[in-house]
Amino acid sequence: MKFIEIKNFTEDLISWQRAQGRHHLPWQVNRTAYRVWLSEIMLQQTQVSTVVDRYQSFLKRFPNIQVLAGSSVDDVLAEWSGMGYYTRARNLHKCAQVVVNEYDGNFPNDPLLLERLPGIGKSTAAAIAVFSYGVRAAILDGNVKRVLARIWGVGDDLSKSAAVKSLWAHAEQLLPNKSADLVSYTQGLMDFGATHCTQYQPVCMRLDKKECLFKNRCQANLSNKVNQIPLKVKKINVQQIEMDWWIYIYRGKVFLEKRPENGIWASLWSFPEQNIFNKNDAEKLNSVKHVLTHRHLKIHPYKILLSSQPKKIKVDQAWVPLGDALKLGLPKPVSAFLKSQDLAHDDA
DNA sequence: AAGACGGGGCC
DNA sequence: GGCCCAGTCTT
Repeated sequence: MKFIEIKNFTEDLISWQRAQGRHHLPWQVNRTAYRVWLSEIMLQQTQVSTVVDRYQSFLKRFPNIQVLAGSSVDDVLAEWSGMGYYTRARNLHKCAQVVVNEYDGNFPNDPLLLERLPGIGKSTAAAIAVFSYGVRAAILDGNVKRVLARIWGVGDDLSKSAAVKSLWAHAEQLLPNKSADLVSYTQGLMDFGATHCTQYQPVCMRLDKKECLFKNRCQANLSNKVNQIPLKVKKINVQQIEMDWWIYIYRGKVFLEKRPENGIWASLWSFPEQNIFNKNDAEKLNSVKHVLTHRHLKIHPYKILLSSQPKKIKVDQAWVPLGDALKLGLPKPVSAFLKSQDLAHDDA
């Protein structure tokens, strides 16, 4: 892919960011490496509006990397509960321990070293290096791919790794030379993609007075292809999945077990998917639908009020007081289900 | 190179 | 219903 020269792209983006970019997001003030790192992990595949509150809550619970490293992974998953992509939480915990044990609690500033840490890939490593240490490195997230692809008119299929690879090379070329500009530039790419060059209704397609500063240079705009860029051909294969939940209640406690370490909702607490106590007096409750990006779940809950508590249970199984269950690391549909039911009343 | 991995928001 | 979001890791 050949990239033409877009005049003054980098310097104009920097000026734009300083005048019209975002400057008051929680992780933009007091940019310590710990705060920057946490925000970058939370923001992976997750929108800013979702992260803001969860970020503040997480920082309150784990104010620094030593506290995080010294906590149990279960406590971290509990705080992460409902945010999805739970590998992020497990890697976050692992990464904190590595940084404390091998780096004396201080993140390295070299993007290549950062990239070796659990949960930190190329783009996140660059973001941490830029925002925490002012190191020169290029990011390439969803926003940046869209901005670069449109302005340079890249109509290639971005679900192909070759196309993304060429965008990476281009992103490196565009970096400003002055280190004092790195933060504004990097933040500018994100801000411009998130607020102007958006997926739906980018400013160039709106009827209001706002104008895109690149409208006369953007190849997608000049050729009327803004709606077709970026292009992704690959379709998500959505599986329809049916799942049973066996909800055992005994004296104000609910039986939960920890899910396997691999697969969906790994290491989170949930209801058994089989009738492990072999009871035949279950009440079938209304089924629950839960939509994930690549799976549509239809869940069939069966409720059983036990008259005695089974003696033998395994590790990673537990009778949890109903009032405490919501404090565990739970998948979204499990916490939603628990909140919607009055199980304590049934058991009275 | 392709799939797995959550949940929310927008069309 | 499909697609995307401050992506990374595994196969």
